[in-house]
Amino acid sequence: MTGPEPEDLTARARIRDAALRHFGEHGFDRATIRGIAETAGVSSGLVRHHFGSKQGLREACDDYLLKAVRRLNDEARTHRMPETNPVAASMAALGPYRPYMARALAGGWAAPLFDEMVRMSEEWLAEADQRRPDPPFSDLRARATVTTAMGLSVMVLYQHVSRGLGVDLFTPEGAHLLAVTLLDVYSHPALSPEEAVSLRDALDKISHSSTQEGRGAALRRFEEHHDD
Amino acid sequence: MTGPEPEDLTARARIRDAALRHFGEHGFDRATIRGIAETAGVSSGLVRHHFGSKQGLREACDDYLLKAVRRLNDEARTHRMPETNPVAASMAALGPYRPYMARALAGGWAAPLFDEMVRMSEEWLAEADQRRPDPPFSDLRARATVTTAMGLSVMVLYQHVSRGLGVDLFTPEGAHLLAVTLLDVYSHPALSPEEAVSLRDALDKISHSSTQEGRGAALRRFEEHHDD
DNA sequence: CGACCGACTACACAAGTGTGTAGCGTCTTG
DNA sequence: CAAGACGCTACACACTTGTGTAGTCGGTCG
Repeated sequence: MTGPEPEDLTARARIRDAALRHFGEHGFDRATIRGIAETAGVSSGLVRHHFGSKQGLREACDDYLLKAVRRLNDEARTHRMPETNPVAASMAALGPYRPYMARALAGGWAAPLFDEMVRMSEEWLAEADQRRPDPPFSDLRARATVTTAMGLSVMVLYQHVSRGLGVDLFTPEGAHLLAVTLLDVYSHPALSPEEAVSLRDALDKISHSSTQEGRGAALRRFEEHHDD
Repeated sequence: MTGPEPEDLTARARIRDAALRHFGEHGFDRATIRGIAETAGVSSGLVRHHFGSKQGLREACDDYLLKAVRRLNDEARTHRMPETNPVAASMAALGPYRPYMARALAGGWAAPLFDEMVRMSEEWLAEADQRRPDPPFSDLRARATVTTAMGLSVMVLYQHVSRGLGVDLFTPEGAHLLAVTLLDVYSHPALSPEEAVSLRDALDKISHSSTQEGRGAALRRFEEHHDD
C-alpha cells in the first residue's frame, strides 16, 4: 500500500527509517543507537557497521531526505499544478518525516535541504512576479528565503500551530483549516504598496544614520560562537 | 533600555542567565549543569540547590522569558507605535535570547510563550481588520496563530535565513535587508481576494469528499521509486 | 575446496552526566 | 548567646551512552 513492508527492507534501510523516527521523536541527543537498533530489529553494533557513527547515521538521514525533496520537486515540475505553493506541497508529501525535518531545520544542520526549498520557491516566485502589476523592490533570492522560512514555520512550529488552531494539522480537518487560513492571509496584505514604499524609504533613512551600532555589537558578541 | 535589575546580581540570577545561554547555544540535552555552573561562577551543587533539577532550571528560564515577553508587550502597549508588528518588535528586543527561544519553540515546550504571542497578534490583527475593505473569511485566532508562527520563523530558522540573505540577520545590514524584504512580501499578496475565495470554495468541495487523495498519491509515487 | 569478504552479533570499556549526601561558613532571630 | 536557616561547596555513586574489539555465519570467487 504505502510502500514496502519493514521486513522487505534491507537492514541498512530499516536502520535509517528507525533513525528518522527516533531522531524525530526524541531529538538527536536523546535518541540512542541501541533504541534505533531495537526498532530496526538489529544489533547496536550493526548500526555502527553500516554508518560508522551516530553522526554518520544522521548524515545518511539528511541525504535521504534531501533526495526525497528533490524527487518530489521533479515530480511536481513534470505535471505542475498552477496556483500551488511547492513548499506547501512538499510539506504535505513529507508529512511522515515532519518531526525529523523540523528538528533538522531548527537545529540548523540541514542547510542543503533548506537551500533546495529556497530554489524551489525562487521558481515559484519568478512565475508569480510575471502576474504582478508593479515590479518587486526586493531581491528575488531574499523573498524566496523569507517565504520559504514562513512556509516551513507551520512545519517547525507544528505543535504550537495545531494547538492554536484547536485541531491537529495533519488531520483532514486541520489541513483544511490551515489551508483556508493561509488563503486569507496570503490574499490580504498587511500593508498597501504605497505604505510599503514609504516605510521602505523611512527604513533607508534610518539605516543611513547608523543607530543600530550598539545593539549590533552586543549581539555579535553574544553570538560569536557557533554550535558543533 | 532595560538594564539589569538588582535581583539579577544574585547567584540564582547568574545561574539562570548562564542556563539561557548554554541551553540556547548547545541545546538542553548537550548543555551540562557543570558547564552552566562554571559560567555562572558557582558550584554545580548550587544549581541543584536553587532549581531542584535540570528540568526545574529550564522551567525557570521559560518563566523568565515569558515574563520578559509580557513586560515588553505592556511597554509596547503604553507608547504603542502604529504600523508595527508586535512579533517583529519582540524579536528585535529579545534578540539576545533568540537561540534559547528558537530551541524552546521548536522543541515544543514553550507553549505559554507562543500563546502569549498569539494573543499579541490577535490584538494587532483586530486593529488591522478595521482598516480592511472586505471582512476576513477565516477565524481571528487562526490567523493570529499562523501569522505568529510565520513571524517567528525567521527567528527559529535564523541561520538558514541569514545564509539565504547572505548577511547575518542580527547585524544592521541584515536587519535592514530583512525589513525591506518583509515589506515587499507583506505588501504584495500571492493571491487576489477573488482567487482566494474561489480556491477556498474549491477546498470546501474537496474536503467534503476525500481529502487525503492528493497527498496519498504523491507519497505513493515517492515510495515506489525508492525501495531499498 | 579453501580463502575471503561483508553482514552481523556479543561484550567490554571509558567517559560524561544527573543526582544524592554530607558538611562548612554566615546571617538572622528568638 | 545559641541555634537554626540559608547560601554554597566538595565528593561520590549509579547510570547511560557512544564506541572499540573480537568473533560467528553465510555466500562468493579463484
